[in-house]
Amino acid sequence: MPPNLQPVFRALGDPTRRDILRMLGQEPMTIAEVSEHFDMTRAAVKKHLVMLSDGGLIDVKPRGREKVNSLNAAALKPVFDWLSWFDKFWDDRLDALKTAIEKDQSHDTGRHND
Amino acid sequence: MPPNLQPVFRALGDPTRRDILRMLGQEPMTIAEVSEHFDMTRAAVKKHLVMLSDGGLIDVKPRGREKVNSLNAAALKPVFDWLSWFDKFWDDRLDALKTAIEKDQSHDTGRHND
DNA sequence: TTGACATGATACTTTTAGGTATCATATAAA
DNA sequence: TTTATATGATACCTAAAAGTATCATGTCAA
Repeated sequence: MPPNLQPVFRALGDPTRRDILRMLGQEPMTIAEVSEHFDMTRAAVKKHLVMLSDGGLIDVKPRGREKVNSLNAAALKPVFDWLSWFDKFWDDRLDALKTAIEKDQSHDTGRHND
Repeated sequence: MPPNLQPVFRALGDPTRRDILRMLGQEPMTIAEVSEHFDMTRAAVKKHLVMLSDGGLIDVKPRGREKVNSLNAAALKPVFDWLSWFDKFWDDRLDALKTAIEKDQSHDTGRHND
């Protein structure tokens, strides 16, 4: 039931793709715009974008003849959760904060303010 | 001098290695013990352990003719920091908590580079 | 000291990743 | 409509990952 982590971790395993995520965190971009930032062909960038999309890390939306890629940061949460399992090995204050976060996420659906 | 994230993300990109990390989170194990949990040869498991070691995610310590592998969870912190950059896309309370954590960790210079 | 055993090291195979080059298609613009 | 352009798709190349099999080495134990 939990989303399959593998495509997400695999997508994060490449530095170009991590850079792309950061870039899209600044603003949505077309494939051509993303490609301008890298010393590789558009086709290569496109492959990276497909992998990012496979991991659910980006949303792709057509705009005329273009495709606009935007960050879907929510797909990173499962990774964050996976990492949180190891918090018990870190320091106590950090652990306390992370526990609070986890509890916070446990009633994640339809959240509203008290 | 921020640690190079790539070996860490690469190590996390394989499901077998992620499983190994959790196993070692329970207790340190020899190579043979780790291998018992997987349907592959000891040599294959050994390769995974080398990659985990390359990422600094495990410590390997000789004990007689054995090698004991133990989790080094601290090596996951940079990943956590990298992910934290995206918190601004999550909800506000979570962002506040994570900001606190980052401030808590602000000893190490130069986060957010890769 | 001999043998058993845990690990190291190497060579080999197969699959996947990352990349290029090229051509096809759909849309915008003239 | 014609042409330019943004993207899609395919074939291909190279390198790295993931795995096996095999043999060497170091250490414990009888």
